[in-house]
Amino acid sequence: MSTRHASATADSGPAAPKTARGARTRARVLKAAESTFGAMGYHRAGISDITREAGVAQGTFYNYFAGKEEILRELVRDMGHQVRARLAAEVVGARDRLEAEEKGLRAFLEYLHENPYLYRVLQEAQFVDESIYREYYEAFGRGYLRMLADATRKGEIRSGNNEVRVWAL
Amino acid sequence: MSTRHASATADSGPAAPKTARGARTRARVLKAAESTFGAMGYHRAGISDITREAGVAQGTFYNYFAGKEEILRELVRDMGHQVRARLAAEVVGARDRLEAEEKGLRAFLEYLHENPYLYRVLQEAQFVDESIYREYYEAFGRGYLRMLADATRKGEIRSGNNEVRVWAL
DNA sequence: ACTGAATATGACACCTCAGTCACGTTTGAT
DNA sequence: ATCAAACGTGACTGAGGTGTCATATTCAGT
Repeated sequence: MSTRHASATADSGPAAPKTARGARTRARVLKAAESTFGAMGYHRAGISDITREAGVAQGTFYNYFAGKEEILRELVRDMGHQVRARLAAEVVGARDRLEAEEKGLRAFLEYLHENPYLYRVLQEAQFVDESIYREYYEAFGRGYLRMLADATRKGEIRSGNNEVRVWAL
Repeated sequence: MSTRHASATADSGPAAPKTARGARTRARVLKAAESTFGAMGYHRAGISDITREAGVAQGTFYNYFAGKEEILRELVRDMGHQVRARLAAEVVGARDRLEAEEKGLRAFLEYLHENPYLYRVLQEAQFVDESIYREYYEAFGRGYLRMLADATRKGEIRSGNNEVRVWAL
C-alpha cells in the first residue's frame, strides 16, 4: 500500500543532504524544478527535463526527492517560505496595521512580479494534489493571523473574529 | 509536422455524425468526458475511463474526437454554449441594464452551483492549452459586449470604452 | 429484402517516462 | 594517506495509457 494519499505531510522521503555538496545539488535541482515546472507546466515537464536543466543525472534526482509529486510539494513549501520571509521583512518597519497592510500588499505584488512562476505552479499544484495547495494557504493564513493578533493586542483594530477577516482577504 | 499547435481552431477532427445514433453516441461520450474530467481531473482521467463511463468501446471515442485534448476543447465549447444560452434566456425579461446585470449574475452563479464541473474543467484547461481557455472567455466577452452595446444604444448607460468595462468584470 | 455507408468493437502495437540499480567518484574525518 | 559514507551516474525496465486497425454490426435509403 505504501504511503499513498494518506497523510503525506512532513516525511521528506530521502534523508536530508549530509554534505555541503549534497545541499548545493539539492538546491540546484529544486531551482531547476521551479523554472521547468513554471515554463513547461507540471505535467509536460519530465524528470529528465529537470535534471537536464540542473545539470545532473536522472538518478541524482531520487537521491533527494521521492518523486515528481514530492518535489512539487517541496517546491511550493520553499516558495511559501520565501514569500512569507519577504513579507515579514518588509512589514517590520511599519507603524500601524494600515501601513503594514499597504507595505505588505505592495511587497507581495512585487514578489509575484519578480517570480511569475509562483502563481502558475501554485495553481497547477491545486490540481495535482489538493493538500499541497491547502498547506500553502494555511501556512499563509497562520502568518496573517499572527499579525492580526498582534494588532489586536496593541489595540489597533477592534477585536473580533480574525479568522473571518483572513478569509475575506 | 501534422496539425500540432498551429491554429487548432475549428477543425473538429473526425467528421460530424451522419446518423441519429451517431449523434447520440457522440453526446454520451461528451457527457462522460464532462463527469470524468470533472471528477478525476483531466490528467488522471484516461480515455478508457471516459469510454467506460459512456458505455462504449475505446475505438468509438476516436470516431468522434481526434484525441484527449480535442475532446477537452469540444467540451469547453459545449459548456460555454450552455452557459451563454442560459444567461441570454434569463436576461430577456429585464427592463434595464441594472436588472439584467442582477439577473444575469444570479443565473450565472446558479448555473455554476448546478454544474460544479464547469469551473474545475475550465481552470484545468487553462494549463492544458491556453487557447482553449482563451477561446472560452473571449466568446463570453463578445456576448457581454453585445449586451453592453445594446444598452448603450438605448441610452441606458453612457457610451465609452465598453471593452474596458468587460475587462473590469 | 438488399446494399453500401456509417458506426461499434476491443485486442494490440507502440511509445513515453517515472523510477531502479550496480557501479564509479568525491567528501571529510581520523 | 586511508577509509567509509555520501554522492553521482546513466543505461535499463516495467507500467500506464494513447491511438490504430481489421472486423463485426447496425443504419437508412431504394
